[in-house]
Amino acid sequence: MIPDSIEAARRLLSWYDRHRRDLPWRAKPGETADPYRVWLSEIMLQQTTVPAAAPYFRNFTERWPAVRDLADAPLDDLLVAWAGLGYYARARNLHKCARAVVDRHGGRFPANEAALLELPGIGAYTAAAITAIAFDRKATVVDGNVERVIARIFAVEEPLPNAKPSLRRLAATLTPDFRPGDYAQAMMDLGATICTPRKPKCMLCPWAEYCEGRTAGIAETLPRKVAKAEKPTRRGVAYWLLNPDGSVLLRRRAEEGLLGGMAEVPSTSWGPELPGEAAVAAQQPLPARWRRLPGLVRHTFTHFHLELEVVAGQAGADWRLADGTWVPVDRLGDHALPSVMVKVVRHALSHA
DNA sequence: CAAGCGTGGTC
DNA sequence: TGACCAAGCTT
Repeated sequence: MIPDSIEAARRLLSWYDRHRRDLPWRAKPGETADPYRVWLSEIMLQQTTVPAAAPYFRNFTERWPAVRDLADAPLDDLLVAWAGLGYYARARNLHKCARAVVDRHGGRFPANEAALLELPGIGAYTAAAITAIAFDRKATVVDGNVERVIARIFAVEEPLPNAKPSLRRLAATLTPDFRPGDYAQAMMDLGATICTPRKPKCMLCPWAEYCEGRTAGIAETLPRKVAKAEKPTRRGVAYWLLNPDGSVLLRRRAEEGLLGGMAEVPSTSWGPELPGEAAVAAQQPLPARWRRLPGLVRHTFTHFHLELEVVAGQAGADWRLADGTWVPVDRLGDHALPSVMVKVVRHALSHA
């Protein structure tokens, strides 16, 4: 158990000072944090690893150095820049949030949790993180790392997500009044580098002697989680359609839902079974003779597996009638293609 | 409020 | 190699 939460916080901060990681969005010691950069990094890091987010962060801050720049940019420019990072609602909310900060707050992020929570794309975790890291005000930051650290320190055996309220309460009892920003980052760094999901490095942990999970020999098994449902497989056929200029037909997906607002190679609907010839003909973007390309494009989303067969066709004189945009192959990079569609494009180019 | 929402890395 | 995982939010 933790006999003295102030002493525990001091120990964690001492460890943090010695092992602070140099990350692209992190202010150097003594520097003042930029709320815009803190916000942008926190949105990018939602359910996303540091190595995946880092190049996107560099690109965004170079193109849009301040929140006003982001607010003034067209949404489509953000979507193209976000393509490949996933969870595209984040990019749409990023734009909404930038506009809200400009319109409602004069271009400055509000310095309190409640006001931050009102902004699009900012939930409990992100509001607390910005409060602590950008403004150095006390806030209890609870992300997946913190949940793991707290579950182990207090040997919480109740499975997630039920345990969330308890873990939050326990985390709050440890949050000190001093160095709020450093403490928040220290907790997350501890989870990311020492108190890792597998093979935690307890020998290096500044809190090892407090850790009830370690004492009980169950630290590595925590936090417990309820088993997730198995992912179903959905199947469809994608249409690789060229016009007489050699341009490819792309469409824009609906603004809401899966891959909302992103570009796609047109396809049949995705169902349990691969669509037959009749369905392929019924849903084709233009009448064409379709040639089946060998192999399948496989992709896994959060909640289902996808298998796409790709068919190639040549549009005739009526190609202008197609619903969508004709894009020269060497300009496909200008469009907001999610990773699954990049796979389809690569598949088509290598087999067609 | 459970379910929907991406992707690339890891073991 | 397939399941699991990562600095969650929205509806």
